[in-house]
Amino acid sequence: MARTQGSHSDITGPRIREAALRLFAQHGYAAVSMRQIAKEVGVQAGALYNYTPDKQSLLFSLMSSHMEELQAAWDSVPRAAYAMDRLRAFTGFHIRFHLERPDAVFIAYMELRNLTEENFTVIESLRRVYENGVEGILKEGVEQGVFSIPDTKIATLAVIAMLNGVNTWYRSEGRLSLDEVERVYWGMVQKAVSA
Amino acid sequence: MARTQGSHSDITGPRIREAALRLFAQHGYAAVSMRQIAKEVGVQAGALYNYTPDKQSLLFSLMSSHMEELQAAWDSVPRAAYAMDRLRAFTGFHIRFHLERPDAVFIAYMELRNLTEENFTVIESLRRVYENGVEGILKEGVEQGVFSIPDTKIATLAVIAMLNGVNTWYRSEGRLSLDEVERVYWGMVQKAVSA
DNA sequence: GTCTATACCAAGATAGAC
DNA sequence: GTCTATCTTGGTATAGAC
Repeated sequence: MARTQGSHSDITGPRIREAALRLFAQHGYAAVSMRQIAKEVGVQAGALYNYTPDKQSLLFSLMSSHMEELQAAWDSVPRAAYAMDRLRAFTGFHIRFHLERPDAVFIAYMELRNLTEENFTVIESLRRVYENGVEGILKEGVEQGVFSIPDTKIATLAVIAMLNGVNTWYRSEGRLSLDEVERVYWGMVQKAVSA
Repeated sequence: MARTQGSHSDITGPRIREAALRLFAQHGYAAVSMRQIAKEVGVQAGALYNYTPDKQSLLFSLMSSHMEELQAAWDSVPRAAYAMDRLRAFTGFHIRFHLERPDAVFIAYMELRNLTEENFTVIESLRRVYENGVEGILKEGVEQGVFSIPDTKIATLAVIAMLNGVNTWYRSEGRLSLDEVERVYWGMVQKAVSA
């Protein structure tokens, strides 16, 4: 049965965001049309413009929400006293947070080039804040003498790149449990930075 | 002065590939039009179809060439006797090869979703061959007792992901020389897998 | 081999009725 | 708030002249 007219502002908004997130991740921002998004949601294309001024704003909104949620979630993790413990906590947090949102993560990395210059600047600064938090852990570990790192900036990026890689291969029905994945990666991270 | 008509098959072909590589990397496959590519090369859009049957074939050709060059280059690196030496050689090779071709690398990772199913299968199998080569080194190191790795498959992907990260931040005019970058990464890779 | 011209289709976005 | 209808632009690909 066809959908009738009427007002659904409370549910249509989130549904547009969910559909856009999934479609952008799957096919890429440029390859997805507003008509496709509308079809997924079950409305006509014109109706989307009650929720976003244009397609670019929709992309930016999805990306900034993701980065802000990431930061807020990490900020809410209890801060351990020793750098080694904090790095272990970070490793587990980062892997789990990212595996729970594969689409948002994918978009946050892949669609940077499709942001306007202004929007790009905003997202990049959010990312830098997150990275600085990680670098802070590494610096403290060096000061505490438990880490040996020639360049904490590079080590930060290397650790994050390594952990992000999990998203490219992990499948929940695969041979490894999340706990095992976390343990394996923590082993490598720990050895890589240890004194 | 406007370009005149005439035959330039020997130079136009490569120029189309170079332009497509750069534009796909910069804006994404879906966001780049055949008209844009033609404009970069200095021909009309219709002329492109003397060199590629369609846009998809152009993308696939760029990606498969890249993967085949990667494999051929690694195969030509002299094979050291000990796993530790081979892993060091791999680390340096991978970083340098990828930094020399940032556009091709970017495309090879980001545009997989824009390949047809058939083309995707081909590219994926080329990638798997390359990864298996790396895993072979890690397995040998474990047998030789110099590496301690709970899961060589994951370690392979982790090492490659870490090294690929260099492309996201390295700039030749930056504060670190290529040799220094290589040394820093080798330090982390070595520690991460060592017994 | 390249050109101009165009067929054909789908994109983003808007207008106005309900 | 959503609909239908449409404007305008730009996409891939092809045809036929030079």
